[in-house]
Amino acid sequence: MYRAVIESSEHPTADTVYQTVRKQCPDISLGTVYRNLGRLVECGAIRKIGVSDGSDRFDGTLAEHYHLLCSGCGCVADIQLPELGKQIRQVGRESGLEIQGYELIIHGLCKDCVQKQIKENE
Amino acid sequence: MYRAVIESSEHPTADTVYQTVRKQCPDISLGTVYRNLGRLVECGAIRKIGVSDGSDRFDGTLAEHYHLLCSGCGCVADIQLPELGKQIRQVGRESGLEIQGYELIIHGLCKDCVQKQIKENE
DNA sequence: TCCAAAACAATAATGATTATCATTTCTATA
DNA sequence: TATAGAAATGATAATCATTATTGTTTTGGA
Repeated sequence: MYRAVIESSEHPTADTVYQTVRKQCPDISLGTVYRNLGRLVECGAIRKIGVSDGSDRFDGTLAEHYHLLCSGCGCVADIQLPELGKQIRQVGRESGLEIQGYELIIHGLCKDCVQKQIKENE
Repeated sequence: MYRAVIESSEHPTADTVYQTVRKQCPDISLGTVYRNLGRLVECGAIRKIGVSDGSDRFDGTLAEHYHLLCSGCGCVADIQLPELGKQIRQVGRESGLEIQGYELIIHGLCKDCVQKQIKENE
């Protein structure tokens, strides 16, 4: 039920999920959304993207990938970096660390905003 | 003045800096610490490490490196991943993005906590 | 049907950070 | 040296996302 919401939308924040779900269940509370999103994260159905300077976002795509947070339009774009996980695990092995997880957030402009900027400068 | 504090300590939070500076200037306010740390970040003298599930931390080392946030003792260890910046810039070029910055936080156990764990299991 | 456990809505609490505002401290120039 | 204007500061309030609490409602099994 929530899963559909999350997988359909693009990296929504808890509040965005709340607004969406409210269309179907107008009496749902924000606390319930947080609680259930937390549960879905806990059981591995979705993933939480911790953005340090903003609200956390949720992602239904479990395959390894990273995120670009666009400072132009605020969207979150997927980024493929197939070697990163391998590299981090290797550093962990070499340095005697235990890697439990990692999050990479790239800040910048998405493809559309870059295009927009180019047009403005013409 | 602040710089010394920051460079001496190990990735302190704003509050840690506040506690440290208070020993010299007992009347300084937390707001001033935040303000001046922000200024130092703005002019590039130090760097802010945005930890999504906790307080931000500040780092006087400007050379490219990343961080492991230890879930055992709460310390922050430096991690070298010399290829990461290059890879991100390459992806940016290939995908038509403008990269403005990026932050990688690794969660896990530091060397000491791994050792501690091994001893406990003996 | 009944009862315990789980889920819920509403709201309060928390914690880090930022904004506000009145006051103090610099700074440069006459 | 005096002084006006700018910048910095301390104290405190405000903000924002998230979590905790509490009392009520729903649910599923005996």
